[in-house]
Amino acid sequence: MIRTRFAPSPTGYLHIGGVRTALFNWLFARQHGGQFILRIDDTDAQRNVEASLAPILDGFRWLGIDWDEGPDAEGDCGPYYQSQRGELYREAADALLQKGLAYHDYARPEEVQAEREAAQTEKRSFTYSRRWLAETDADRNRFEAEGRKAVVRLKMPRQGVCQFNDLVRGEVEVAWSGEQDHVIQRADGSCLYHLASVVDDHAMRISHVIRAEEHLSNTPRQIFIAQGLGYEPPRFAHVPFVAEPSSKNKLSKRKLAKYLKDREFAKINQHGQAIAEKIGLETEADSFNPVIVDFYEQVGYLPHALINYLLLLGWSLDDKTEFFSPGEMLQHFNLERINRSPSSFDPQKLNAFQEHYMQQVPLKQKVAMVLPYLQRAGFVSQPPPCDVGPRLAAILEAAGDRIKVAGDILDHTDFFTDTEQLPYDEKAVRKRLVKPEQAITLLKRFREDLSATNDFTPPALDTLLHAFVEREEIKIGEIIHALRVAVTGKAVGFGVFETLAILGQETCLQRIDRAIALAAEAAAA
RNA sequence: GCCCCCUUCGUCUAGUGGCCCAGGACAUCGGAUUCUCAGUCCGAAGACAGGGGUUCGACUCCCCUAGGGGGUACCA
Repeated sequence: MIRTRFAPSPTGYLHIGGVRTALFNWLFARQHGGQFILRIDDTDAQRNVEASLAPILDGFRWLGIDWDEGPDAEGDCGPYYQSQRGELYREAADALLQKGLAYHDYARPEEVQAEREAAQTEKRSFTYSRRWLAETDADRNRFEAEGRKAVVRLKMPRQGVCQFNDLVRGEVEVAWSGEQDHVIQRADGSCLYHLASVVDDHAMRISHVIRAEEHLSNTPRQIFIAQGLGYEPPRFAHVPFVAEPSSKNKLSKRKLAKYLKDREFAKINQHGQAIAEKIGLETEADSFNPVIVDFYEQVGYLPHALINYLLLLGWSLDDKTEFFSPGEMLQHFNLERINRSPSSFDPQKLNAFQEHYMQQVPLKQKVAMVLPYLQRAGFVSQPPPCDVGPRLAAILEAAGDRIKVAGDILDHTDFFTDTEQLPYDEKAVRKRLVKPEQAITLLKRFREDLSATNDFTPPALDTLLHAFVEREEIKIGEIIHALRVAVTGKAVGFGVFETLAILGQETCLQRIDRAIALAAEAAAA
């Protein structure tokens, strides 16, 4: 049975790089009919683990990455919180001690540090002297009489090589002599990460450890622990980390300020912030930004777009295939084709995937995606009036590809605003209504046609305007832009005929009247 | 310092000795289309880190250098 795991710390947010690692684990397990386990790495136990974990679980749920065992999914390998598994780790430390593979060490931290620094100045690799190693009761008593406290250290081999086959990197060989006698248990009895991780992976029957490459150099000591405990070590696959936009540095949520200097990154951030503001979302810079999954959920991305983008960040099927349905991902994903070098996070390309998938979303579903944004921004009541569905469908149809993320609907709220309330863009009014000499005259004349017609459908309006243009012997550009500004307040927007039709005859006439008045005011000023 | 890993267009990548004077995608820049914007279509520009080998032949194999990254914690 293939079993993989992801072990997030309850930090309060789900990081892009973490999701990518989790995705690989999940895909690998699922395609083999295996299981995916979520284990909570809360050994630094802060008080409100639940609260800090919630956004992470929500993120996974949103993305459709489900887990067989973990929080809210009890299995027979629990508990799934490392803070509740201390007893297991202590037993393991004792077992290692018993076998002579670990020892009590009475060194003070600064004493080890001094040795380390000495090695560095002499430009040789550091090997602990084991001066404060205690294997007999006599030693222990002597050190304790000095007021020293013991930690448990691994007694690493000092010759030979550790060899393992990494599913991404291939054969890896490391000399044991370069490994340290790492501490696995503190004086207070609490245990450290490496021990915990090995014990849990074994207890949870993890078959494949797929994790970020910063753990590559931790692997030998984990193999040592596993073997010492008599475990069969899992298979390892070290995937390169996700790097910053246009750089090879590891992506980190701490360096947000730096990423914001990247123009494209800043643009996407700004776009999201604008949407968040309109829906009244409280945002904090360190938890709402394009490095955090929640950002994309809030702004209205499609989870599958993110997943597809992340899939291709460090993995590819061939030289052509870009789009993968969930089924295709499951079918084609493999560890062998994961790249060995880090790939940088490019939010622009993520957007390209989003736009592609957004174009495929059926109208009805788009309506459902967009509605909550209008409600949260106060343009549509909750529950919505019954005519909102068809109306929204018409708007979205007219919008075409202009709505790239669900929150973009908030750029087109002029359909929901009362005429008296409608904001008019000053520049647009000047350019399209005030400056062109004929604009107002033409608009007034075309208003007559509009009020006279009784067919307010886009094709009919199209015919109406073209007839007008012919009669007046003008070019269409001389009226159509003025018309758009008059009814929407803006210089850019959807097709004019669709816009008019959605607004309806009465509203159009009102808005034209208001625009004419406004233009007159502006001209007089 | 020491150990380990990585290095093809700006970015994601294809490429496992001849199919490659290097292919695709995003971005960029032109052009076409439409009432603006978005989109769509067509086109252009753009890379094998450097140096040595090996070979009839190297992006592909070996060595060195450089650059980048990770680890080196009583962090995870």
